[in-house]
Amino acid sequence: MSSDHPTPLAACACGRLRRATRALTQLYDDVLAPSGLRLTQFSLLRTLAREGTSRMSDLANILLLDRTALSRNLDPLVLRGFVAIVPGRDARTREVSLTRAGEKAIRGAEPHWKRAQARVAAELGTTKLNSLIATLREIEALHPDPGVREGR
Amino acid sequence: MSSDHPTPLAACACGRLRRATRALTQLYDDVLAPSGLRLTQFSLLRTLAREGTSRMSDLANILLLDRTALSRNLDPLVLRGFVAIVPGRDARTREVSLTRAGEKAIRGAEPHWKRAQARVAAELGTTKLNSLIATLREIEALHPDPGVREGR
DNA sequence: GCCAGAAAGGTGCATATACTCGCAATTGCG
DNA sequence: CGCAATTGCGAGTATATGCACCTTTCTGGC
Repeated sequence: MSSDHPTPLAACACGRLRRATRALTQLYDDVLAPSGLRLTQFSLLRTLAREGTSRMSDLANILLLDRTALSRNLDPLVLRGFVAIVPGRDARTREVSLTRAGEKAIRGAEPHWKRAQARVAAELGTTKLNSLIATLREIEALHPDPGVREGR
Repeated sequence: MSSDHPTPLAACACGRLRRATRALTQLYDDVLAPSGLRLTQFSLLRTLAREGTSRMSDLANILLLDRTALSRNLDPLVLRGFVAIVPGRDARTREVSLTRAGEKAIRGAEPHWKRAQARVAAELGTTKLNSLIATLREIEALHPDPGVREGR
């Protein structure tokens, strides 16, 4: 069936990736639902926990996320008191930090998240999952540095 | 370095996938820019070309995309005349079809898209790309059927 | 010390995505 | 046939994402 694929170019790599992302996000969101967090929010909080208080743009770079998108993704988390944003020393910057409530939210969501992770690991097997992660890392490396795009 | 990963559970599979998707979408959107189409739009048109005129919900199922999201994704394409939506025989349904202009738009964007595909293939290598696609297919299979979620 | 340019963010706008609720057409059963 | 349940969509709302443009602040020459 798939033996007549000399090149994989018939399938759009990006379309495939996006479709799979929709599917997986759905799964995680479903499993995380009881925690009141979406995957993106949980992910954001977790990154913040790992990185510690960070400037807006730094966080955006780590997440390969547009600066302004990050800003808006933080909104509901700030509203719910999971995240605090204060001006940095350099008055141009904003420091994003995790609050106690934010840490608590992570702890509350973690068991659900682990269930989702386990389900995926069980479905794909550790080997495939590991090589997937590795490949995704390579894909992330293709991210064009903003500012390089127009600057040529 | 990665030898101390007994389980890959330290990394969130979904977060990784989403981050990589942002990166890759950016790459494709950049390359597709001269065509005036975004990757999502190109992808949608292409799927429509492959499937032929389809009902809204069928198309959404194929794309693993929420019905209402598809509807809104079609809006700009309808506005630009690339896609036409007409009522089906069953008056509840809507038939989505590709117009001549839509076919032309695909042809115009295809060379750019191929460049993006080639770039990814060159970067990852055919083997990894193929196994990525295969794994993504498995992930897509995890998509929870809407209506099964609440119905239990 | 002053100003030109760089750097960090925000706002407005457009698209992408999903859920809830509600309406209209259809279908199935008595 | 008549109506209840089902089905296919749309609209409203909320989040996710990125771009263009603007404001504020900082930095480097001079």
